[in-house]
Amino acid sequence: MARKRITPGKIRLAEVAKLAGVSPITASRFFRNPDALSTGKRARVESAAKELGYVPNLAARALASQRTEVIGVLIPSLTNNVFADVLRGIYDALDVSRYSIQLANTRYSILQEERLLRLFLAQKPAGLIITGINQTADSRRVMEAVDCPIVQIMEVGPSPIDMMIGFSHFDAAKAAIAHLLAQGYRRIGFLGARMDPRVQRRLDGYRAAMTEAALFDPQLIVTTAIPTSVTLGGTLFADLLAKAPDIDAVFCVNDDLALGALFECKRRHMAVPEQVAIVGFNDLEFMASSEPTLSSVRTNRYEMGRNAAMMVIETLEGRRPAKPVVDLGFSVMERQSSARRS
Amino acid sequence: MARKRITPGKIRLAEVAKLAGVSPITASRFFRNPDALSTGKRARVESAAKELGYVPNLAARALASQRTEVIGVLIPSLTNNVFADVLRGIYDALDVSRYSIQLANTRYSILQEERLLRLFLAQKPAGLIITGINQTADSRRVMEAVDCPIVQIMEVGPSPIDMMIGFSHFDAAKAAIAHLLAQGYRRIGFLGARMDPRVQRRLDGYRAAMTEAALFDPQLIVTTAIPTSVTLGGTLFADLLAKAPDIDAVFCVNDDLALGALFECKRRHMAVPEQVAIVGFNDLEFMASSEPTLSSVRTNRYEMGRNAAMMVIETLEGRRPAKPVVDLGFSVMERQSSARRS
DNA sequence: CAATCGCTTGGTAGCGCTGTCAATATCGGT
DNA sequence: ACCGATATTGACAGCGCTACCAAGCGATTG
Repeated sequence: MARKRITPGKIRLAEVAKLAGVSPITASRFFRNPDALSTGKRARVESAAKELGYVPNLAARALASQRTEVIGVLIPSLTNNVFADVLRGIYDALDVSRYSIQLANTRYSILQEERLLRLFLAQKPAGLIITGINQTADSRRVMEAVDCPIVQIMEVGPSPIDMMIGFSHFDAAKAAIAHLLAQGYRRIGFLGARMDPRVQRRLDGYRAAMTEAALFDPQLIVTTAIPTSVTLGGTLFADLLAKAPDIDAVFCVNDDLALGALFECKRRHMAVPEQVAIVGFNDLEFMASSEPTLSSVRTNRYEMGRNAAMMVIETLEGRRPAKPVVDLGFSVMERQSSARRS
Repeated sequence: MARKRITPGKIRLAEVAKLAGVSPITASRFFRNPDALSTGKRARVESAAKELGYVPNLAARALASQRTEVIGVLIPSLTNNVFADVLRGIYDALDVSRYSIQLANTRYSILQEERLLRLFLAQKPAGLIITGINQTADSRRVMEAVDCPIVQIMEVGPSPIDMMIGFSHFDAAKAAIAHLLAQGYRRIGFLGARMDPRVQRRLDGYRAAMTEAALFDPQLIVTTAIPTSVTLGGTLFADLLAKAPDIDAVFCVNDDLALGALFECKRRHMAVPEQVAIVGFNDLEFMASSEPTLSSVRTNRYEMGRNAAMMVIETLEGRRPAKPVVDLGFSVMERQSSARRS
């Protein structure tokens, strides 16, 4: 027959309970809901746990309680600075909580995302944070069926699965173009890389703004599916100049491209903004200290991550946020690179 | 008495075994070591699992087997691009394995690191990847006592806890200075931010190279505990110029500082490299496409993460790497910003 | 003073899986 | 055809914790 597998030295809840002179279940309660204990027992369990250096076995807890204290986070990229900021917000919010994070990288593929989602949900996470609003139909179905708080981040849109926090990429891009128009620029080019759904919506915003101003021209648009980089910014800018040598400004879907465009201008001895204005997107730290300083659209990435995590926690603790959809907005940072045309 | 808590619809291993016509333990073996089954049963269990959409319960597995398939990763920062690359390598290597990742952020504090380490180890991780070689004495003790593969990453040094992969920051910095000296520069400034142990060793390398060349001068060194940024690079460079207006080159401990220094030069209309040469560290992507292109010390961050994860996996699978300490080296990328003095 | 209420506490069994060893099937060699 | 060795398979109990219900207890109420 099977023999006992008792590990001798290990501190289990039973040991703590024994030392504290209470039943295991009471000790268990101490760790999950201390307020349910009388003051005396609470103190006894606390000191017993400390004395023995007790650490709960999460696997046993998860098995017995049929739930975990893990919040799943699905993001499309680990290298993109934008997500690093979001992640930092999430980690900061969850650091002081009982919850931990399970991170997965979808690599901008909604099929990969669906696979990871199923993997996550099978382990009964306490909550879920997922990027964007473009999930597969199956992914949506799975998420709607599951009973845990879910926050979609990075953008806002109609019909949230559960909760949502972000901003309108369409409006943000449109505002950036409006700024350029207001500064007197007319032939405004568009540089786009990767072309994921959010970048696509920035392109839509650009198109809307240009069309409204009766300045739209497809020749002004240069896009590629290649992942973004500073180098690529230079290449795309060169492509744009070849297609439309008469541009007086360029809107880049992110700051890396904008920086690349700036360097390309320097290489060609084109003055910024005198000959070409440049506006980026995201307002990464370096935009404010380049020469010239670069205009950009500031987005609240850290807050987005932080609030998303907090929304999950609040829901788990029964204090569901009043507003399930939060628009964090954006602001156009007007700097030297898009100074008024003289 | 307590009542049954059987969840009706749920697919457990027992269901799969029943459908396949084998015992639960055989089905269990299929998921852990398929080769141990006969061809027929293997196929039967496989199709049964597929038909039922069975997903193993990781908590039950962890509880029963007394171990997890989680590899803990401790890094000091989420925003630093350097760690993003390392992480990408780790995730890529582990994506195709059975192991998952538990990530924690030490925020450059070894006390925080020790706390997180205890938290991790209490959950019996399959392996551990930890940044650097400067752990607290208690952390070291705890790690030496535990029986799981541990890889220290980012640098190499004496007395590894278990395994190690990285490069010598001292040598790398020394090589960067040697390059500048060879190009004819003499008054080489040093810009350092954050000053974590690895940056400190880069400073040591700088000092050694300058001392050997009989060019060392403390006035050439500007450091701060403030976290790095492009803006800070500009500020520190300005400080350096105030202290030592006669510098002809500057070595920055990372590329953000180098970029900031470059912008500050442009603002001051100082020609790079004619008036000041600039060399950075890490060789981030943008260094090759700035104007002028910026010299840097290339480090193999992605490979570092990837190999670290692979070393853990190999050890877990009984194929312990032949070399427990791997020096990935570095290379000095010589670009326009440190062209030979004419 | 009995009935009722709310707060604490405990007993029991089970969460879903795997470690251990025994039992059985299979196979090559002589 | 027999033997021992090897490859497969199974039975059982238990991993450490918590859900569920019940019971104890003092306080409150009419």
